[in-house]
Amino acid sequence: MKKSKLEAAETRRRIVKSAAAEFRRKGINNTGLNEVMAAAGLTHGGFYRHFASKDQLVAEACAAAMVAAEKNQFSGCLGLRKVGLEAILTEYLSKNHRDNLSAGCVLAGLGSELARSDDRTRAAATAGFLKLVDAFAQQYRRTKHEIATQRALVAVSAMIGALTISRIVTDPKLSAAVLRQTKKHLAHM
Amino acid sequence: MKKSKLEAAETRRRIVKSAAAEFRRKGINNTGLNEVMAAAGLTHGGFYRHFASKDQLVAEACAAAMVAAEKNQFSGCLGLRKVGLEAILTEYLSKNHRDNLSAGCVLAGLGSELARSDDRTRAAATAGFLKLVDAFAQQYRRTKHEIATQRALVAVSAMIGALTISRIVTDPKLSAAVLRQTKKHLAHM
DNA sequence: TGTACATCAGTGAACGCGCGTTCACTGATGTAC
DNA sequence: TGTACATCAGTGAACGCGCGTTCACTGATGTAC
Repeated sequence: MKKSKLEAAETRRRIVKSAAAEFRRKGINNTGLNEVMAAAGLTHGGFYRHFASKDQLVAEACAAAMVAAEKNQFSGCLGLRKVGLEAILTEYLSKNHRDNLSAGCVLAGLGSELARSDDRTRAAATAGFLKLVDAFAQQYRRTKHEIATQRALVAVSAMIGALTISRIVTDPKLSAAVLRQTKKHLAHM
Repeated sequence: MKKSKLEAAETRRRIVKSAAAEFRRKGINNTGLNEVMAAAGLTHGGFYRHFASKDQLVAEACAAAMVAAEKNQFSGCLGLRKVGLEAILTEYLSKNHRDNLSAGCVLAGLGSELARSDDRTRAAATAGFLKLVDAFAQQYRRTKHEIATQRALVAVSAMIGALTISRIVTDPKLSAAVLRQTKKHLAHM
């Protein structure tokens, strides 16, 4: 049943992609490798032909999800295609993003789990965070680069916090208010 | 070996307190009931004399930690004793709070896990969040109550996001910058 | 107030399940001649 | 170009461990008379 090198590489990519979605949907610790492999259309036994451990997959899935976010592959995460501060805020702080865990921002979806992850995973998250900060900073035209970056640091952190809270809170009105007020505030920052 | 009702009630409180600390330190999913019971100085077998399930303990521990935060039992969490917006921000966004997971704010420490928890736990988190928002809103003197609450909603979310990011990030300078810039921004909000 | 019995907090062993990891095996792919 | 052999992606079963939960038991507490 050996597959060609091309197919194997494609399989590997599929596993990482499935993992990125499943981890975000159910949390890293609550997602078994069998679930990830099943989501990729495989049995769990073949996992170790591609990865040395679950930790390695976590790091790669996290990195891949951040790259996807940067490319705005899905509207749920911080996007560059729709240009403009307003558009980014509207997208990121939307109910759609809030309710679409599996395709949303990794930093918000896995935040507290990432804080306890190993160095490789946290390094991937850090790199992704910086990319988002840079992208956001570019929205502040006519602002000195350094100042823009400082503002973006605050804004992106605030967005992540607001999205996280909006997912925790049991009152739909409160959840919506957190998103709305944060958007409003960051738009005039 | 039966203990008096008074002792039993005290034991129960001790279990909840240990759970609140252990969950925050290692995450809910990574903390076993045996660890919680050991931290409370007990063997794990007696757990079900006090609680129906781990989920129930999670909800109670979360509620207890939020009450403790409200009372400013520990400096790591949003405090009312030291009055003033500046003092609250300095405390919450400190390196000390960042590095003291087990006594810190539940919403930042367990954020993404809470978002996937059951209704009871999320309701406890919601109640705690609202208490923090109210406390924060009171710092905006000479501001209409409604406006103050809206601002506080944003500020508390932003604080939680910043603290979470500061714990994820691998670069110490970046971590400090997130805390510093967020504090600076919220102080002039 | 004292005695006999029921209650039940806490112990320690056990159960059952899920999950990360390993392994023997299969058969298509890739390679050496 | 064809043939023989080595490689290795993927399968499915198994292992071992940890964890949530249960249970028989102990002996101090609480209660009924």
